[in-house]
Amino acid sequence: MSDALRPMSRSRLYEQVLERLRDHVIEGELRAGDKLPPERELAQRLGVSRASVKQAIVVLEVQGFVEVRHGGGTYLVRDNLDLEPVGRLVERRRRLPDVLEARETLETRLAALAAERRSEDDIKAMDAALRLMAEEIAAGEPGAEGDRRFHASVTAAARSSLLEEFMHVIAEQITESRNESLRQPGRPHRSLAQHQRILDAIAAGDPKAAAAAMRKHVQTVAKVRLLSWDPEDAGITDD
Amino acid sequence: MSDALRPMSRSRLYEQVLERLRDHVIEGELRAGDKLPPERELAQRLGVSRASVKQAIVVLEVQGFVEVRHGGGTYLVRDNLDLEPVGRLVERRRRLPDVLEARETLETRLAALAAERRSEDDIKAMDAALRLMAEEIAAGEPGAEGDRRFHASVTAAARSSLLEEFMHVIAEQITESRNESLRQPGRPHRSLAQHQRILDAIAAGDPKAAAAAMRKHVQTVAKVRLLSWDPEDAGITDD
DNA sequence: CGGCGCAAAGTGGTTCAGCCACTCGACCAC
DNA sequence: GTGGTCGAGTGGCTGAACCACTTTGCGCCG
Repeated sequence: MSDALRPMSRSRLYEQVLERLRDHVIEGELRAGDKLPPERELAQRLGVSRASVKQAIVVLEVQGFVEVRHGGGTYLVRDNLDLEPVGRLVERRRRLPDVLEARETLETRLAALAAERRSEDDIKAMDAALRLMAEEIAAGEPGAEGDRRFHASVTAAARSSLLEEFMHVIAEQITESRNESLRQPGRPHRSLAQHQRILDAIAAGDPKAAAAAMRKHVQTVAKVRLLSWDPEDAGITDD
Repeated sequence: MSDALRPMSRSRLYEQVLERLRDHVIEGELRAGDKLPPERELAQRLGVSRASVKQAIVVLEVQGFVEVRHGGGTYLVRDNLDLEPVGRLVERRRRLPDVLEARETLETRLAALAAERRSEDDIKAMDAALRLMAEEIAAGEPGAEGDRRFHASVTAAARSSLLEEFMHVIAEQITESRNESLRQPGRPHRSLAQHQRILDAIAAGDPKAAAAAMRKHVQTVAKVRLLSWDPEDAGITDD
């Protein structure tokens, strides 16, 4: 029983209400414009207080799923209450191939943009990150923090808030990949060298070279990571 | 006076509480990890009920701004409570260059992946979308719906749920771009031809050609869109 | 009959008082 | 030290109540 002692987090009541509401909308085949049952009725049928129902409805409201009309009822804005637009991204972790694929797509482009738009300060930040990574490696550590900062500074240099947001979404999973990759014998040193090549291309203002160097780097990480991956559904590109 | 006299929608106490909390965090220079005042104290100091305070805190919780520990207090996860992490994407829809840049990045990759992974059904879906678009154009319409379906079917064929989610995030803005672009004289027909080339490359299983065709197509749309753009900050790539 | 007005019902908004459940630190017993 | 107990602090949730706004429908009047 390794993870038998897992976190044990009791979910808030409003979260369970949220779940039930989603089910209700699906099973009742409710569509946009349809009216939800009154709060009082929901509270009674679900066996919770009206305050808890309201907390759930407030959540749905700020997420744009329902429109609440004072004195007039609560109405569906979409055909379901599932977190499609953005929230689901935070939920369904575990889709590793997807993550690595997204990472390659995003970081390759970010590297190219960085090569075009980087300022002197950006270059300094990247350089500082690499020096930190070198120090970490010299101290026998994997160099994960320097690695992280390097990629962060490249992302910042690209000046693309949307792509940056997308990177934030998968940041956590990338951290896992990074740590696992850097534990491989000899990886830290080679990774540092790859970073240096990326930095050189960006400093030289060469988008194509920067993209190529970044692509190679990310693919290397992906390979390490995927070796220990259960290929329930195959299909990672390798260019 | 259609809806001239409509505003006046004060109410929503929890929204005001939210506002006050944001101010408090900023003015108090609270940082990630800091503890928020107890709910009871907040309720008293703001002159509202604890229930309203809780509604606001639930909102902050689902948006990932705070971590609520039962019996242990409420803690900041970020340095502020402004909608930066994800909500901003939905909010500030004025970063057009960013959107077009993200679209190019994503759709180019999606086209390449689609060329590798598409099934026969995917091809049929794309083909059907193009035929619909042709019909729309023949009927004198811009062909926006066929356009939309084509891109959707390419995205679906790429079999990458994360990239697909990212596309959803910018879907609305892309729709605007599409509509404006297709209103240009002669655009619908040329756009259809570009789509056909993309489809051919995908059907042929040629990732590079598919990516190239898609890139050209998206860049064309971007140019039309950017002509009417106020370049407060320039900087769109053109490869 | 048809429109108008108004009261009642329906429904969301908010409050209040209270109790339960969990955390954390202090203190005590071993 | 280790572990237990206890109490203060704090979040979780409830139920009843009242207010505010919308909708409904009935009855009155023209």
